[in-house]
Amino acid sequence: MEIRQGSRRAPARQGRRKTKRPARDPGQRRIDDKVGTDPFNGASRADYVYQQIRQAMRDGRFRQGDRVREEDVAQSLGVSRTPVREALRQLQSDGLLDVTSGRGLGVVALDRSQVLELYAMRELLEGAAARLAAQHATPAEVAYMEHLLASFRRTRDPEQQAQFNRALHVAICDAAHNRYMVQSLNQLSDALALLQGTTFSISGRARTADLEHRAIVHAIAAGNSNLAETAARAHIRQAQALRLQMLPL
Amino acid sequence: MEIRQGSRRAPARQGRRKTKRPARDPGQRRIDDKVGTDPFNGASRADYVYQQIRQAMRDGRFRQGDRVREEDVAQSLGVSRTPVREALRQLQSDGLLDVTSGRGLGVVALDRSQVLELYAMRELLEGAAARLAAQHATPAEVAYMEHLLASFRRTRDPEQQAQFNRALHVAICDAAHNRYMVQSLNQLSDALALLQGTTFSISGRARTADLEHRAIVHAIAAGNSNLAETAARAHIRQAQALRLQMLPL
DNA sequence: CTCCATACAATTGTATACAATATTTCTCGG
DNA sequence: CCGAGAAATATTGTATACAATTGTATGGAG
Repeated sequence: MEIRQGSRRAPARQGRRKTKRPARDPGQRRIDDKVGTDPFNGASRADYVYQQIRQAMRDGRFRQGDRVREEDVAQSLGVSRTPVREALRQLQSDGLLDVTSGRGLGVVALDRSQVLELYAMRELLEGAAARLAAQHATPAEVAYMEHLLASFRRTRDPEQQAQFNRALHVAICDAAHNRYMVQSLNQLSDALALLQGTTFSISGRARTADLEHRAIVHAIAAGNSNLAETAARAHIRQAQALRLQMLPL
Repeated sequence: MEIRQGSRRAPARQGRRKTKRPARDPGQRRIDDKVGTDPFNGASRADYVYQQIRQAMRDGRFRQGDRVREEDVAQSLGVSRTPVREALRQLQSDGLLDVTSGRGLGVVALDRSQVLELYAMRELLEGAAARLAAQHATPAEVAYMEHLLASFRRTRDPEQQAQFNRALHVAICDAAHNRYMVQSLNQLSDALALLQGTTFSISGRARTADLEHRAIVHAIAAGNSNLAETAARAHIRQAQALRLQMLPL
């Protein structure tokens, strides 16, 4: 039991959520049922479901246009439909799911025009983020960006490159120190994750992307905001051009 | 010191068995049967709750920092907790609610730095929207903007002015023809709605805002994207300056 | 053979019951 | 009177049952 100090109201003690909620009746099946272990890692089931589905989308286990049925998700994750519905609604609000033909939800399918709009926004926001980062980034943040650059250069696997790439973009965005910027870019990022594959599988892309990244980080490190923005926008335009080539049809 | 009226034993839900769903005979369905039967206007209860809460926030019936309890909302809107929870989760994902001390949700309270970040993003996005609108707006869209300008000029009530103002900004954003832009700006707009009052209550603001609006729309009509962006950014900066003066403390 | 109506099945929407936990209140020994 | 623990309470989290709606197959009339 926690010690409650005097008259102060308990401060946000929200982290430990230790849900051993199930109170399983003997009828419930969960094979790896170790006592006291929390399969949901401390989060609510709804949060868990939400994360799992996003992960599945990123991994390509859910693809564009796939139907998503509540009961299926519930069963495959071992929870009831209630938290699934909550997660689904959130995903819907994120723009990752939508109502397909009157009944039921499906993973959003991006058409060409949406991809164009997505990249237009991304160019705008990443450009602005780089500009702000050039003004506000701390030395530690710049150092981290450089670390990511190095990691990127060190790997050859397109998947991993994509991951370092994402981390770098997040780092730049964070360095802008504007939480609404972070939120908006995350949203775009999620939507783009619906597109299969990565542009780094295109021969030579990793190399040019690295050069572009270095230009951006260099400008940020130098505090040159105009250059940072220009470089970031150019980088996104390159990515867009390649992505469009990769689109089917 | 809060006096809890309900200090009697557990609320003990008595069978609120009144299923609001009419339970019709399967064979008797008529088309116009819905009129009058459905207090939710065709939407799901969750959607209804979502809209109602947003409206309440815009109207100032929910203020920053207010606690939001599921049961209260459910009762006051005449639905069960299930759809309320779904709506609440969506609002949470929109950034309008957040988890307050450990338990329960509350309306997000914006501090000064958040307001600054909000306006920084807004300047960026509204500027970009105006630029895009200058490139892509159809004549009908421009005509609608001009109609809104006229309506704005015709009214004296700050609340109504704020509404026309809002409509105009939405119109410009729509004319950018980018759904992610719309989504992001809506989000900012919702967050800003948490601030009480309107800058139009400041003497003379309606007049200057009108001039600024006209400059923006004029630039859009003329297809001058640079000017449109500049004018829009200047307009937001003005609004920001006034808003900051209105903030408490 | 096509078209419409109807029955049926699949799936979502909502309410409620219940479990778990955070917070408040209460009690009691210093 | 104060603080620590314990009971009470308030409130959220989850599961489940059932209602309603929509998609789909089937069968009959033209």
